[in-house]
Amino acid sequence: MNGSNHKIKMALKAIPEPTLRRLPIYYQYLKQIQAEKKHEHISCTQIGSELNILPIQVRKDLAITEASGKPKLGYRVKHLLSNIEDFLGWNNTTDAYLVGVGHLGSALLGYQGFKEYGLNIIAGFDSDEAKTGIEIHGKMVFPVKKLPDMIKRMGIKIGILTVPSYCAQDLANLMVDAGIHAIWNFSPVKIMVPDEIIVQHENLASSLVVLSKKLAVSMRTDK
Amino acid sequence: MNGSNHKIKMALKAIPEPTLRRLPIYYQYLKQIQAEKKHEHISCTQIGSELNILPIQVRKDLAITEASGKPKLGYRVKHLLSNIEDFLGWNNTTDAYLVGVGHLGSALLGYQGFKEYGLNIIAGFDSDEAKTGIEIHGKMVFPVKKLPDMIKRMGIKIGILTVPSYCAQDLANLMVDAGIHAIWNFSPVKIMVPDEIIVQHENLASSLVVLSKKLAVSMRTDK
DNA sequence: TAGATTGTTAATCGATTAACAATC
DNA sequence: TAGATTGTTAATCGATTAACAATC
Repeated sequence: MNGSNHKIKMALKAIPEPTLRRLPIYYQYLKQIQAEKKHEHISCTQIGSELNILPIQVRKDLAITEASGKPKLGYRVKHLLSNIEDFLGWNNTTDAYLVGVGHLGSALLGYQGFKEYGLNIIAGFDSDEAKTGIEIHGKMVFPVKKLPDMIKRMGIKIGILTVPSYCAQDLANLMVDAGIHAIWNFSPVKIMVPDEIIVQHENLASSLVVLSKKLAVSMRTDK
Repeated sequence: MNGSNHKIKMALKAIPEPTLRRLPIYYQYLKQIQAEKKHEHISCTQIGSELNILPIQVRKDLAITEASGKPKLGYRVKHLLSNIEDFLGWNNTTDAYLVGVGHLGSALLGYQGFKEYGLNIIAGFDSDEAKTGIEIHGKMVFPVKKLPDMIKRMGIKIGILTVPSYCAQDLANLMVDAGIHAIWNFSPVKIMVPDEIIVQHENLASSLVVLSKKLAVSMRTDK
């Protein structure tokens, strides 16, 4: 089976979401290993014991990126890194707009890490005129009334939503109508969009619930 | 089976994490319904169709909180809300410290929503002296060297980590040594802690990967 | 009563884990 | 060679979904 065949097969059978979520974790760890320059190769056993993931799971995940290793030796760190980059499309970046330049929005505007993961936030938008016309962390902030036009003109596909609950749905509608394909939603409400639009809801309440339930259980068991 | 028996059984068999993550979503939706004051009751069918979740799954999830409804009528909105609150322990709040008062840390310090979810961030800490000794969003910021003492003195169990990658592990160690039980980690690196410590890693790279893969697939299928 | 909905038990599905031959 | 590790196929486990009787 050649490479492009493999890619087609991979695109057809959906990749498990847990695997997708683990790949960046391997990547970050492998970057560290590479920086240390101690070993050219690494095994699933090593990766797994360091990250608290079963070796077999690491192997399964890496296999999805077309990585291949040598028995006894392991995988070449350099190759793993570039396999993950290729697989996740981190080589070519996608442009995005961010809507709502409050505390969280400003923090995300300034976060340098996204570029590494193929995301380039090219501008911010806000309805508060006091915040527009200036740069925040080197990113220009425009009034929200310019958003639809600019989405169309630039062909922007990803919108990042960091606005208060009460206006989240309205701004989602605005972006969808302007032709956005995906919304990364940091507002604390679930937004309704047409089926073909992709929404990734970053729900801090959900995460907090998982954390505090685990904490409650652990405090009960260790009496 | 009486109520306390039920609680013991629930505590023993682990609650599925997906269920835990959905409960706050139901809660937020039910709050809206309650505010509208149109209906006293609601069915799983309604909740499901609104949130794009299968009714049977909604019913299974709600059953875990001991909720009970009436055939044909549905559940009382008021009761569902208080069941979820009770189940998730949102009635009594837990205190937490936040470490790293940068952009993201400040945003979280000022986020009012946590209180509703039983989390009370009582103070921030930073190693930059220019940021300490002042209040941010009404929360006092202390120098990080006071952190261990204050964790011990106040018996703080939850630490929120919003620091740059390079010092995340050090500060995690500091908190663990001081006796913290759980760390909510917003830094972009995986931190290593003893087995008994709970870590919830908020990984934006993972979420972004899921979003962009879905986007890539959708753009490929609708040619 | 008729029928929508609950609550419960069973079937399905997909991700994780185990087993094992191939190989460096 | 011996043994650690890969790659692949099979078994397990847990969450989702389906089926259906009970009931308001």
